[in-house]
Amino acid sequence: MEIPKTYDPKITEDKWYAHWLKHKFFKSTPDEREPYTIVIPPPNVTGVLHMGHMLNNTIQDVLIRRARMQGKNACWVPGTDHASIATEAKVVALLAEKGIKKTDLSREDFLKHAWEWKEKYGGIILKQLEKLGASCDWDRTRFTMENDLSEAVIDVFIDLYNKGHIYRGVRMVNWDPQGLTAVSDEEVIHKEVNSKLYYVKYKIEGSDEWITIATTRPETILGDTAVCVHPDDERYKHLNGKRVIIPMVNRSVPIIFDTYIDLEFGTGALKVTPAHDINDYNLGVKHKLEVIDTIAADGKMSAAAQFYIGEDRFAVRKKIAKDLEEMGQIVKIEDIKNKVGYSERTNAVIEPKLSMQWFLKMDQISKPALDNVLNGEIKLIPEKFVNTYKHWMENVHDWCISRQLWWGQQIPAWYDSKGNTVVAKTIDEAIEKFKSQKLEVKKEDIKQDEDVLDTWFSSWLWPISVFDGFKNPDGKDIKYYYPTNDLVTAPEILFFWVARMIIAGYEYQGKKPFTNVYLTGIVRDKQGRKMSKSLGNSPDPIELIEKYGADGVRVGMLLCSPAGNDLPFDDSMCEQGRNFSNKVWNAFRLINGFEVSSDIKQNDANKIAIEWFDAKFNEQVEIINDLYSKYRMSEALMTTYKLVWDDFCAWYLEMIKPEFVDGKSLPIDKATYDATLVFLEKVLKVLHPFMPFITEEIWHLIADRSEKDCIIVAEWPKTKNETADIIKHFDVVMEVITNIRNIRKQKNISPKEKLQVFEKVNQGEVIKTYDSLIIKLCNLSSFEYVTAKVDGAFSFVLKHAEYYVPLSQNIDVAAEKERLAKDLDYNKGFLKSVQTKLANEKFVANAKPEMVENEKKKMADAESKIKAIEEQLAGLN
RNA sequence: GGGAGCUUAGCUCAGCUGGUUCAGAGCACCUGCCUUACAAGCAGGGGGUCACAGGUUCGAACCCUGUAGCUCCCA
Repeated sequence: MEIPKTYDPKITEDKWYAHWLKHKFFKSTPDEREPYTIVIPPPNVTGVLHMGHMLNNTIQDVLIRRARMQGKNACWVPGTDHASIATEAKVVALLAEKGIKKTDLSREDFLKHAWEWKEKYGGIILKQLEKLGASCDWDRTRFTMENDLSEAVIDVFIDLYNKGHIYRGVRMVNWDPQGLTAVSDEEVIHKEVNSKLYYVKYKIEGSDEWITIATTRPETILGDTAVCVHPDDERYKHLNGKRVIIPMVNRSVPIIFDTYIDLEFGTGALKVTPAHDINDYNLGVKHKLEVIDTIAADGKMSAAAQFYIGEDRFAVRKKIAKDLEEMGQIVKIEDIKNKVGYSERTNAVIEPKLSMQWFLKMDQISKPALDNVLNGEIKLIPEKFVNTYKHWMENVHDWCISRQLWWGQQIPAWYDSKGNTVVAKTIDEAIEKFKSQKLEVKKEDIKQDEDVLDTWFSSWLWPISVFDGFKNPDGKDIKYYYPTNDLVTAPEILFFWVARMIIAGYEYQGKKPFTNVYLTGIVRDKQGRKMSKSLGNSPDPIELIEKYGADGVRVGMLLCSPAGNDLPFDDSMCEQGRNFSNKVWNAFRLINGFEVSSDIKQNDANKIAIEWFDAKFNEQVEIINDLYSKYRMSEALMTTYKLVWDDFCAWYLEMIKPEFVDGKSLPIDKATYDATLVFLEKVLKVLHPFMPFITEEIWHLIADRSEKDCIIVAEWPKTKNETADIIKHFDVVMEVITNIRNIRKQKNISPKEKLQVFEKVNQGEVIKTYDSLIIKLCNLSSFEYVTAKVDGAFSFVLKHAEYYVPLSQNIDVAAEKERLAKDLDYNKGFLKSVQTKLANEKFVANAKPEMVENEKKKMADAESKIKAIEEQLAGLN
């Protein structure tokens, strides 16, 4: 069979993915093995795969695949999130295209459209994950709004309400005037923008005096109910007890005094609009100010504003500035930068707004979640996030959990015609509750709360609800898989989601939901910008996979993404991954092309090579295992990469590769061939979590295997905890080889020309074991030992010996002298530094004894090397 | 404004409890090779005042203090 020179992922990826599915290798059911569980951070149903998902899910897949090979019962649960705001916005937009307004539809009809949308588009992202090679147990796919999960959400709401953790009240919330809903603090993104600071003068009532305030939001002037100054501010002390007239609306409001005021900002006088700013609101509560809500839910001026009614707040900002200017009440306008809150979902400017909402009290319920991260029961990786987490948890605010949307779990609160409230699962239960409170109600008078719950109020239950922990608390699944092992997610949702899952975990299972939280970085573009749809700077992952292969993309991404570090993405990273795939492919091609002969006896070089790689492999896999245990994924990959490329391909295969004679490759002995195949299998196994497809392909090409004998379920190589001497010896051998190659290169000698090399051992015993390898890898005609130096030869000196390479060309004595002199200088400098150290009484007295011993050894080595160089120099004269 | 963290080669990052002339890896770059596994390759090579300034120590990339720049979180 002709095997192509380059690896083609297209012919392997779909084939093996289908094969894995067919044999149910991703499937997990509880058994007696140790479980290893990951629940996917459920992507939004609205989502299409972006680079963040790629990184995230590649890491999860690597962890899951390795655990599977280690013989654990690996279970990766996939699913999607209903994403209230985002999905509702999509559906509204889609309906708008058809000329349908949401307000024209009943709730039921709207939800019908939404479900249709979900069925049609909701699964795209999971399909895309298959291309990446994600080995999720697809039979376990869940959706945060399917019946069982929704029921859990409702039950939890009722339970928390009954425990007194949930309350309803009027609070200032972050209002999204586009999504027409409240959003939580965490869903507000603060951005620095260029704004104008308007200095507006207000007339002091009953006087000719004016007071100038500074504001970035003049449109809220119409809702002002006070002007506030600092009690220590000399400029305004005389205004105590005075009132000012709000322009246009001509309302008389008090001047109040509060230390909250920043004396430096603007004029030191602040207009107070309790309805439209959280700080003003707090001032208002403190000073018992009137609240005038001048901006309606849609961001337009309300009737209470009296002017500009029905016009958008930003249009009004310009208009009122102009009108005030004409009235002569604008003192000046300055350009400033300030921070403005934007809705994470719709990107609309958030309007602080007073409204009736449901809240979850966080202070008590979050306690175990804080403690168990601080005490290490749950680990955040990298650790630096513990500080951030602590800070947030210690200053946590009550969570606004109601959203003015239809897509989501409707709040199970019921109101009678008089405004009495009960919380119950069904209307019938609600009637019972009203009755038990001695309230006579008729079914038709009872109305359910219109709002739905925040999406995170459902996804915080995810690690429990995907295993039916609410529906079936004693079920096999929840008992077996919970707590899960690792959670892989982005640091931006540490509070949105991770912290809240931990809270829910302790509240409803009395146990942590997971042990390790691996926080990935954010994928950015080359200019450091976050990848986003609006910027159009995110490459299409599917196109990348087409171009570089899934394995190449996986490797490319992981190579440069340590935990918690942002990843500046560039296509060339995938190129490195693709090149690596090809390297692996060609290692296979070489081995596959060997002609094997049982008649040939294994030579010493091969024997030694095998012994060495066996030790090297063992050593490196130990390191790789250790890196995995510390979740240092990119380092585990880099170590694997070097094990394959450098140790296996560049060294081992070159050592055992049969010689090429008379236009024909010689055969390889059977023993060496067999050992090499075993090594290849082992190497493929270690590679498999990172490169699932190519490893599976080669696994099947190198042997006749049964359908079920797949690398995906092969056993992770076992290691011994020992370092063989052979590795140390080899380091010296490699140095010798590099030096000889160097001379060849410098003297411009063809690699085909055979050279002679002589070794003069100065120190330690003569080890001839590796000679045959040196001869082979350097293409030598002979490698011999001498006791005296060889005249007229090129040479180099290592720690223990001198090496001579006689060449037909004449030695450039001057150049050679210069080179040696340089070498001598270096070694003398080294010796001096060691001697100085040893001469330092304080060093000898204070340093650890082995440190001193080591220095002495260094001194001896340096001295012998210097002697050797000096002899050579003398020989050149 | 409050808090956390970062700054090591052109880029992305290692560098564990200070200790080898400790300054390292991969990529990129330069030079020479189309050597029948791989040019998506091979063999070599050049790159760094470890942000800056002090201090502690026999010894500092590592510990301490200050300065500058960047990032994130909270308000």
